[in-house]
Amino acid sequence: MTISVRHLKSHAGETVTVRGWLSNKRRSGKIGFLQIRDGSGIVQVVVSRAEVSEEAWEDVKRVTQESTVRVTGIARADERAPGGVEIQATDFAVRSLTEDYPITNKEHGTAFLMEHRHLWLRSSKQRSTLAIRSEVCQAIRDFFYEREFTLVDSPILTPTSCEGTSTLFETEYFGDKAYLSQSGQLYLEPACAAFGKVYCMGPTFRAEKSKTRRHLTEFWMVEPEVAFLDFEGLIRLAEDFIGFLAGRVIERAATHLEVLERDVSKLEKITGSFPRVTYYEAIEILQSHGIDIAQGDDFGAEDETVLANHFDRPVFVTHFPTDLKAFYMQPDADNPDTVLAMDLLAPEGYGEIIGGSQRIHDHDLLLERLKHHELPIEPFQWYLDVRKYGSFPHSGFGMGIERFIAWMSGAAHLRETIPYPRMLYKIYP
RNA sequence: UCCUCGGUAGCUCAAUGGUAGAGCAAUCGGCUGUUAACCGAUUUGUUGGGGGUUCAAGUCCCUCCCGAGGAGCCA
Repeated sequence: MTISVRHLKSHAGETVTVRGWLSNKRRSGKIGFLQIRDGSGIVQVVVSRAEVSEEAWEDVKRVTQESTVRVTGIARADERAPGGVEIQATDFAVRSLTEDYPITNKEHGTAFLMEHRHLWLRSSKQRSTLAIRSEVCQAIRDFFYEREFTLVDSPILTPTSCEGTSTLFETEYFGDKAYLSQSGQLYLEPACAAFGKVYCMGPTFRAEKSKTRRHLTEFWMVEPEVAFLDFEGLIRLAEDFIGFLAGRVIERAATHLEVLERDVSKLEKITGSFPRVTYYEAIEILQSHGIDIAQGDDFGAEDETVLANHFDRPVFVTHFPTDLKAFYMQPDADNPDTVLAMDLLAPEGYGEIIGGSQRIHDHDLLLERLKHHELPIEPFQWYLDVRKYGSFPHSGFGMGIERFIAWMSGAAHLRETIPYPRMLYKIYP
């Protein structure tokens, strides 16, 4: 019976067949140890020369790393085997022989691995990181489904920008210009009036010439938007969301966290409510750490790290000066120079994970803000309509999925948290 | 876009301006419990491209290309 390595433990004592790829081989004159990966896991296969056909032993001798193989044998527990279970082979065959596989079990540089991203995916740490990505995406869907949100996918091709055109990828659209979406938010707000609680999750694109470990030109965002949700409710939603996702990762991706040697105690702190500071207080905290920053300045990457490490937990920064934030954010009634916006900063240098706000629901105020930002009114007419036909207070946020996965998995660079990263000047493979 | 560092064998890296080398991989041989197995042998080069200085350049200078890290901007 052909089975997955993942389920091998429940087949101890049975004769099983496994198909997969050879990840490593150690061989002597009369016994061979083959590590076989089938996608669900890796198992050690022991082949004794005396117990298999001449043909099978010849295949053991000639098999190379990453060749496709098929093995039949008896599954059995053995503490000498990596994983605790191994297969004592009765038959072994090479199905497709690999020659000159570029990635060895020794060290490689980043540039070389990125050129071979399509093969690098087979490596254990890459598989664990991307398995965590899969768990995170599933958890996101479950979180919103359980809370009765409706999935509303926003378009990738858009006629206008959300916040200026300098960071947009431009493309041709039947003779007109179109841009790749950098956020689904503007499209979610009208959908709120149809469904109340909505979210979208998909790729977004930013043509920023950023070249750091925290940037991709194509990255995924999940963005909830909720009608009649105020700023306080928004922060609670974000707390619940992050706590739920972290809990899921700890619960369902434990073996992957182990492969990645992630310090799980850091992740276990991501629960309950998170500390909050206003922008004003955040600047004072930074100044108390000796950082040269003034009220009114925006945070740099280092500033975010210092702030989050100050609390050793994710921290909300709220009530930013109006000038630092986007045109659609609702002013604070108590201090009209600030907006009801929040950023969630992750510890350990993973930076801004979430950005969100209560949105302006007053038509005339939004119109005034558009003009103040020198944005054209015509392309935003449909967006203004949300305030014209049954306006309602509403709030939402966006979370960068890769940044969250990097935080969970302990990845040093976002490029390892997405199967095929797109970065400044890099689009191969 | 700017700053810093780098580009030598398939990979990771050495090499006072003076004969280009090691480990790993690969190939062949040995080994019945290996854990990135081990032991022996063999093969591997337009030193990123172009120009210059010099008796002599991987090494120094100029220039271009490519890569890595960071800044700004952002999620």
